[in-house]
Amino acid sequence: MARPLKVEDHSARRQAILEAAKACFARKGFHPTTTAEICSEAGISTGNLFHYFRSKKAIIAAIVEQQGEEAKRHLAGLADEADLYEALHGFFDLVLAMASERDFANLALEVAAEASRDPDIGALVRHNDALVREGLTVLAAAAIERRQIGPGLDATQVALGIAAMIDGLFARVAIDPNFSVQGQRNTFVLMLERFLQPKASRVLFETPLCDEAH
Amino acid sequence: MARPLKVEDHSARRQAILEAAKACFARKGFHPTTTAEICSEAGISTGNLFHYFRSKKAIIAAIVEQQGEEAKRHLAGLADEADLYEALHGFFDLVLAMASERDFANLALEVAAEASRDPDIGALVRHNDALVREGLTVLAAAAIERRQIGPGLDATQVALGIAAMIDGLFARVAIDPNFSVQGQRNTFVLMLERFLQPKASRVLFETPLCDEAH
Amino acid sequence: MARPLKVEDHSARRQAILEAAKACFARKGFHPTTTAEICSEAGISTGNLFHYFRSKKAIIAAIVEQQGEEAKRHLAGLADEADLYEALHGFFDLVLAMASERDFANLALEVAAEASRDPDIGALVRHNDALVREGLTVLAAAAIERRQIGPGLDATQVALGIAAMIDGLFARVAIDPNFSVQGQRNTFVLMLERFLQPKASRVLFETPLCDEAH
Amino acid sequence: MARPLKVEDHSARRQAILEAAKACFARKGFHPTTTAEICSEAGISTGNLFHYFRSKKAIIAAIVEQQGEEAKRHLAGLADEADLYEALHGFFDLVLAMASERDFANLALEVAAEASRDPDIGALVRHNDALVREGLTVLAAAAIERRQIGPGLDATQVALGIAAMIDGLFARVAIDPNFSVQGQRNTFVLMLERFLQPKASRVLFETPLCDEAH
DNA sequence: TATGAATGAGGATTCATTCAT
DNA sequence: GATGAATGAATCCTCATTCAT
Repeated sequence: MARPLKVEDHSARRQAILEAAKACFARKGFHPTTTAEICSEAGISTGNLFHYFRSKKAIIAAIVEQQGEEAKRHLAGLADEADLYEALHGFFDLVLAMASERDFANLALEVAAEASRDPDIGALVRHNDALVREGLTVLAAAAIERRQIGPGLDATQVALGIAAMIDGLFARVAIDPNFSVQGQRNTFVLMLERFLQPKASRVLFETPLCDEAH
Repeated sequence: MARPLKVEDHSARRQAILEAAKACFARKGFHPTTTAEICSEAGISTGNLFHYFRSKKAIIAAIVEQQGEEAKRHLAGLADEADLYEALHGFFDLVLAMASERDFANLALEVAAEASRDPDIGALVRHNDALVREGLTVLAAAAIERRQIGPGLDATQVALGIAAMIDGLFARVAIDPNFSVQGQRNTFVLMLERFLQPKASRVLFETPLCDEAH
Repeated sequence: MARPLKVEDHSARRQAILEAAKACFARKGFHPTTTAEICSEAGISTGNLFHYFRSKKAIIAAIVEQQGEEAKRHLAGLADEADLYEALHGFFDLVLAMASERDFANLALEVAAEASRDPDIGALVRHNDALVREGLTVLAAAAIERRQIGPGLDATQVALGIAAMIDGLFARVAIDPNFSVQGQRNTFVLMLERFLQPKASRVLFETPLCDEAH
Repeated sequence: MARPLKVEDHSARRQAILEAAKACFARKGFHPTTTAEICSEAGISTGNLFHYFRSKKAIIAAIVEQQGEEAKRHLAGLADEADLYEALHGFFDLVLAMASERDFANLALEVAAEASRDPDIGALVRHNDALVREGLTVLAAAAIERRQIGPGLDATQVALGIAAMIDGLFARVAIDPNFSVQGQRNTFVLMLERFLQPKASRVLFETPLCDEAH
């Protein structure tokens, strides 16, 4: 173990440490997790961690940054959809899938908590958050223009509402261990659809919005 | 320096410590806050705190318990409303008011994070959460029976949806320092109303759900 | 051990820690000495030290500051002498006495070394050094004016020379374990007297400066 | 990557490491300097250092040994002088020149400090010191015998006095950043000449020792 | 009860040294 | 020989908690 690690190897090791840290943070939270635990989870020695990350805080920063990259990637993939309501719906589905992993939800909560106390982490998280909301806003604006979602909301409100639903979803997973994303998927999808009121909701058939009005 | 404090004095001091702790936790989080900081904020000596709370953890437990009491009180007040949709709406309004205090939202986030790592705190938080959802479920069930909210949702789904919206709201406050509860109140109310589809939504007048259908 | 320590007690404890630290630093140097060693030497627990000193560095800073106070006190006592050459001589004698304690000399060396790497300590040491040289300069100037020391030197030179002799003396003690201050006292006194050329040197009788001139 | 280096290459690299280490030690001191810093300064990898020196301590040992060699060489060159007072004076001049490099003085201080805590380094330093004092003693003895320096001092005292002056000089450089060896050269030369009282001091003409006696 | 000094386990981080390549 | 990743003991400092007064 001496020749300079090939770049892939270095990244792979770094990523392995990040995965170990994510597991630990999801389990115990950022502050209560010791660097020794992360090292042990990653199968490396206590000192070696610091070849890959300047500090414990740098680990959480890297995690947040990766989450940002991932979010960017996901959003980028949606812009090409013809039906932008479907695009928003697709994003929401994606998030529902991610939220089904309890570790992922716990980590999200932990990151949010850390963001509210450490200004540097806070800046990163807010950056990601702004990124997602901007992405959603762009989609929403186009959807509104094409009348693919109902009236009564401007693009910013749509983005905010979806963001809040997503946060709420993660919170439910993190707080309630009996909560099952799959079991409650319909409730959240319904909440989204009723909020956005697309011309033709997938759920509409079962729950017509205006049936009683007749 | 030996006279037993009168009960009120004892409770008052205890409550003062709780308030101090809440302020600190909202500011820095549970783990990074030291007991010394809490004592300093409460204007007592470091040792004295432990006459009122067995441990640091007992403080957060007491905070969570008080939040539970408060939630119970709020919910109890709603059962008498004639229009149960209005009752649900009123609860939501109450929460919106609480969420406008950033400290309160930060504390909620912190409590949630701690709950996800400490099983004892977790149990208390889940207890509170169950309490609130049960309260909401009862209200929702009655509202559904009286057809005060629209069809397509069962009582549990209503409760879950409202809980998620509330969590989402708190998350927005905690994450985004530019977020203004008052400024975005409409978006959240709209989300609630579209979700519940009451016969006559307060917002409906301005943004009729089915206007285009005619 | 709980009532606030009386101020004397606090100072006494603080001083005890300083003495312990001085002993350790003299023995092993500043960096190689662990705070645990200091605590053990002082008979306190590892954490308690930090009630008295913010950091390890603060300990050395306090030591240097005390040395400054002491120097000031010594110099102040000399200004009243009628014969200012005697005053300078007296100061030198004082230093000779201090230098006979090997620990003292080792500590001085250690402080000087630390000063050359830590700018904060450096500033303190230079402040003390300036203090001493100023004190010596004032004495020297008066002595020169009264012709109590010989011509050929200005006051600054006198001060510098004495300071260098003192440093050299300490260095000798610290470096050479066979060196005995008492045994070599005469050499140093002679060096001083020949340097200052007072009208009547105490050593002159045995070692007339100009005997060969006759 | 396996060919044995030619001897010169090996020594050259070794010497390069020593120079790098000296620069680092002068800057930061022995303990605070990391082997990684030395390697970086020397332009080699962290592991490679240990092919040339068994340990970090071995580096300082080598530095001290080289200083000893150098001192020996300098002293050897002086024995041939006809006027042994001039020889002593020349040695002092040499030292004045070396002391003008602040790095050199810092290193000397650092070495002295390390010697006082590490017995092995201490032994080496004391060996060098003895060497120099012996060299000086021999010169002084011859000078006394030839009456090239004044009476009142035996050879050992002369050696000790010169050694102390040199130490004092180095200490002045290391402690006082405003101190200029060139600016204060005269003071130190005067101290030496008055101490040794040669028949014809270079400085004597300007500052006759016995002018007042007439 | 109130005080705050004392305790000491624990945690992040550093760094000399090793060793596989 | 050269490399630099890996090791893990060691260090400074923090902090919840105790307890003598």
